[in-house]
Amino acid sequence: MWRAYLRMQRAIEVALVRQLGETGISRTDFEVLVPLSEAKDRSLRVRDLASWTGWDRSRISHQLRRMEERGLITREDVADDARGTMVRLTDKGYEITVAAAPGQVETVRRVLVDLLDPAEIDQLTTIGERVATAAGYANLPYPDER
Amino acid sequence: MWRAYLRMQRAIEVALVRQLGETGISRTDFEVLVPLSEAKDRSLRVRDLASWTGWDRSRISHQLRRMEERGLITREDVADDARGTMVRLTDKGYEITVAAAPGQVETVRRVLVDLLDPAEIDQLTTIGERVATAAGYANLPYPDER
DNA sequence: GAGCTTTTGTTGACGCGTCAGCATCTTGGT
DNA sequence: ACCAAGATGCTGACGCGTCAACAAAAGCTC
Repeated sequence: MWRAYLRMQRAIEVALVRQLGETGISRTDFEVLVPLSEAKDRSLRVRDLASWTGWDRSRISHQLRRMEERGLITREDVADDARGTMVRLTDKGYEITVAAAPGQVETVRRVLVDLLDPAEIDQLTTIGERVATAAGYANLPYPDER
Repeated sequence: MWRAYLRMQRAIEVALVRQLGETGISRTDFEVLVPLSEAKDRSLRVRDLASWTGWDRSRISHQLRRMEERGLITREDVADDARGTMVRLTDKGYEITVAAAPGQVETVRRVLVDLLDPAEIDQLTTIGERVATAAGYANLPYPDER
């Protein structure tokens, strides 16, 4: 089972990366772009991006610096908290995101969901939630749900 | 299901890394050390290590350089093929490996296997193999099995 | 065997991720 | 008001992983 799990994991990861190949963004970029594209004003505080992605502040900061250099996002000060930084998606960043998103969803469907029958989808959901919960991973990586 | 899968994957990865924390080696090191520790003379060609791990030659080479600097392995020429390089586990490398291995196995058991009943283990195996196979990942990441 | 192709392994450059440390600001207790 | 404690974000250093390029040796074809 462990071997099967490892191969499945690698297969899915490779498929997702490959699909993103020609879009000009990486899987890591995508993790930041998606919450931004869905957020009000296409902008979020760095803090919220961190809890959304589950990354630490340092990683977020480095990632944002690189994305800012590429013109995907901008950074501005937060009005009511002088410590904070607002991250805003540029038009370019937004366009790239909406262009890339369907492909990622389609890939998950193609390499995973479509291969499973409804019972198996339930099984994988059950297993995944139990394993994550037992390890202390709450059901909610998203800010709104905390 | 997708969210559950992602959280499970992260939970397992974090648990494996954490368990390795005090052993002085990384999860990546471990992937190289295990096949070496099981191989005849505790040595393998770089080529075979590459197919075992599924990495490309460049990554293997960088990894081996760093592991050699830390005294975990040594490199020698291959007798019958002047292009090849034999990688040999040092005593230090072997001791670290056998010291760390049980903990990794135990972790997989604790965070995954022990949480599932026999039917679920079969389910995850079935799903994993189907997904990996459909994506073109043969059933065999190991040299002997190719 | 000359000449081309393939295999094998290494290297340098560069982006990524983690860690430790830092500066700044806010909050809570007194 | 003050001061310690916490929150927020950034940076530099360093190890890791990928990519392109390279060198050397086998293998293959004629």
